[in-house]
Amino acid sequence: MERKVRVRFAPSPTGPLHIGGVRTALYNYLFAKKHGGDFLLRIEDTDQTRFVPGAEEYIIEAFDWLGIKFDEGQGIGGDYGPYRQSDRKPMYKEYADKLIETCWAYYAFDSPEELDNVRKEFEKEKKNFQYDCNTRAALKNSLSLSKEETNTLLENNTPYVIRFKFPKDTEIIIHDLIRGEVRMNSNLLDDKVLYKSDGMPTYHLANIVDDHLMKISHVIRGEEWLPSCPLHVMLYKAFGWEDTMPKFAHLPLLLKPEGNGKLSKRDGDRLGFPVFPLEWQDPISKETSSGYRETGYFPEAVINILALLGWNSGTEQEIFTLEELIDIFTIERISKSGAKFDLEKAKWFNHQYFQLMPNDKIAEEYLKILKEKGFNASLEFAEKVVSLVKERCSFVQEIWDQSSFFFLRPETYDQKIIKKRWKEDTPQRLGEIADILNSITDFSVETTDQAVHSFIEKNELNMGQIMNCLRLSIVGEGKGPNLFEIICLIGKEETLERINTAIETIGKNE
RNA sequence: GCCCCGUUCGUCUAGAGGCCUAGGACGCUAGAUUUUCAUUCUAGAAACCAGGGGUUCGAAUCCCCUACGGGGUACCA
Repeated sequence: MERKVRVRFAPSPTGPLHIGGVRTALYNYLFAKKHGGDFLLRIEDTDQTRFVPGAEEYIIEAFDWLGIKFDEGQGIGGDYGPYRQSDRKPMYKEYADKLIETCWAYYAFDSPEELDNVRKEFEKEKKNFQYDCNTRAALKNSLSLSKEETNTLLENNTPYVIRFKFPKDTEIIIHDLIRGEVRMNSNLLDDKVLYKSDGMPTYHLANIVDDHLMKISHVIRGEEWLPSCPLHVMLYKAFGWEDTMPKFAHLPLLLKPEGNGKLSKRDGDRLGFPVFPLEWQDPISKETSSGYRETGYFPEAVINILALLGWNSGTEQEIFTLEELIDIFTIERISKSGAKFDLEKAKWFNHQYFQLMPNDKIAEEYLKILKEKGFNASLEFAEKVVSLVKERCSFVQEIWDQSSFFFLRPETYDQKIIKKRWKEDTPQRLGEIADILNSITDFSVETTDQAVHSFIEKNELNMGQIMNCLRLSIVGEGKGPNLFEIICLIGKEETLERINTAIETIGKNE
């Protein structure tokens, strides 16, 4: 009796994939895998005017990066293809005709201009126009016209659309897996266009026909579809497909971090976080939008972030692998209200994954950044640097900020530290330390550490006084990892030169 | 305007009538660790559960109203 779980992600290739769309896909994927079902990708490109070249490829690449695999669909294959609606174009007419035959739909010949005028007329009277059971009798369609008139128009190739004929006084009940029962009265619903004058179906028709033909068991989609769900339910009824109608689940929307409204591309750019999985360049305006991948987020982190934005496991665990998510995911635990994206928490998630990443992997990426900056280093050296500064970073890109002193001598010295720590006898003390370091043949963290410490003890000096100034001369600032780790990595020669430069520079030109 | 959905710390959320003087996480503050900064650890502040009415011995949890937020209202998806 129970049908095999088959769910789909059905984006429209009108641009890069929005992060909210990624979350929708993720929930579909988790649900499918949890139940041993299929997850398919269907491209909904019925609006030819909004087609954006490259968008389809972008979508496929994005999921590839995220590690979310489709079982079938566009670019993958499968038994229910084609999976691009424009390639399925010829079949939709047949279904639209079927609805005309059974009187669930009708031809409408009103031109867009005519409808515009009607709308304006209504507005004048402060009323709202809707093409529905109350107004259709007064408009130009196969319901108001005689059979002969309709046929003549059809024979003359008059442009027409096919509209759904909503029955009067019918209560439509939707059983939403997240929201429970949602009721709507058919009198308030308008006769949506199912088939456009350009020979393409609208979303509503194509969606229902394809979901049926592709044996979709559950429709998990954004909340923006809830208002048109009654139409979809009625379409299943009209086609006589009620017994295999998928179950619906309408997801809450992703909201912008501050203020109100849906998360949009603009917000990301303004607030400094990506709204798209991958970087995207608009083919026409050439404007680029940042992506999670390019910003340094790990796919695992993005999945983790998205999974917890509108869903929770009911436990206190927050870091999940994809496998764990599949295991624990349930639609029942999806929340009903919209979720605001939180940049700080997103960074924290990435930080967690960053710490788990092996040093050599990070070092490889780090070497690329170094190369861009004009530095060549061995993988071994890069790996050591990474191991020293990794825990204070959330992204590979941050490694440089924490480690530039390994490659660049300080050009300036932090004035605050100078003021606080640089005393009259500091140059002399540093000179003595330089001599001691110079005398060490086995230049290691242990030997240098011990040498400097015993020097401080022997002269009864203050630890902070010496160490901070020594750090200042090496790094130029009062921060960074263990000083002896640093001097050993840059080597004796470099260390001594930096100390000498500091002695000569600091306090001289003020 | 009309229709639909929603409303617990700043944010993501736990909570399915008594376990709630509302728990966790991010962020924030303080302390500890450190030669320093960061990390880490510990502690703390932070929601009269949108407001108002009911129902009940008892409500964040059930019902109603209001407010606010969101979505929809295209030959877009």
